[in-house]
Amino acid sequence: MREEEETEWFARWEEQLPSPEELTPLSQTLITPALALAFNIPFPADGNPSPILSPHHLHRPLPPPASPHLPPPPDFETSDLNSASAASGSGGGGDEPARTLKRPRLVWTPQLHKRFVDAVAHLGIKNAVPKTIMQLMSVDGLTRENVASHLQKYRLYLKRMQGLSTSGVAGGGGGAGGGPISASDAATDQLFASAPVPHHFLSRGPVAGLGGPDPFLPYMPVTVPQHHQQITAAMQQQQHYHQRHLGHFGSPTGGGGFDHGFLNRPAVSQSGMHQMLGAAPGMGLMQLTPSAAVSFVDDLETARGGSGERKVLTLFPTGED
DNA sequence: TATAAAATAT
DNA sequence: TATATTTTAT
Repeated sequence: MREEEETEWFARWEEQLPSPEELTPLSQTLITPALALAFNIPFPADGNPSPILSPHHLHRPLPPPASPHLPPPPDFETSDLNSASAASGSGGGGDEPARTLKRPRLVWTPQLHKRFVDAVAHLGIKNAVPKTIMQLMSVDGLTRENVASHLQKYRLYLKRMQGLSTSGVAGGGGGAGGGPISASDAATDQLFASAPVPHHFLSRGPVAGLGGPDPFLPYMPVTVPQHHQQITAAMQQQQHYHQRHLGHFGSPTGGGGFDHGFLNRPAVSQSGMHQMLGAAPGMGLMQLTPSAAVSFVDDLETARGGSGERKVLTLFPTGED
């Protein structure tokens, strides 16, 4: 049966992942000989494939913010250029790249955004501030700035939506309207479209005169769930590099999965194609940590609960602490 | 080269 | 913290 296959696949997901050794050398080969020389980085003499390199691949895979209580899963090798060069050999000298540690650009995948929206939805506009959202998302590696930036964009998006819905709003109350829909909106639209936007968001933020909490706020435990595994930003990055264009993941539970229209690009034809081909031929299709997948699936599936509703939304466990 | 998204600064 | 600006990736 299909379920068996999926179970099988799910059990062997790990075997399909590249071993740490596979990953570490990869970061090494990302440095071109010329570049290595330029930075006094000793280059491995025993052959260096380095077939395909792109400027943007030079990023560090994972910044080690290491939350105090959020130990990163061992299955994820935190290899960075620094350690890579060090492992390469004794170089003599120095630790030059340590100072140039810049966080790689965070890519907001639909999944990550989903979590973001859920957090905002449950916090309510009132408490939906970067800090709180970040904590609720409990995504390792995710910074407050990341959330703030995304939140900004998200608000803009909501505003846009409002404007479209209530175009004829007289009086200065709204003010959301106005801006014509730019081409950028379309792009952001599809990104944000991956996550359901709580209707009360569009309706009206904090209802004036109604200081009470949102009806959607049965609980507001502003605590950082520690049990549920954390999705690391690094994971997102990995996916980003290896299969960003594939966009979605299979549906482990067969419940339909949580893939959204991320692939539904209007014209992905050739542009997207050649990039896909150039990605990673041997790479399987799923690098997502199983637990993470389970979490997301669990959230969505549980929320829908075709056979019976049990929790409205279980992104977060019963808050404690 | 232009556009879009994220990071950073204010 | 929110917004504006700048930088970076696509």
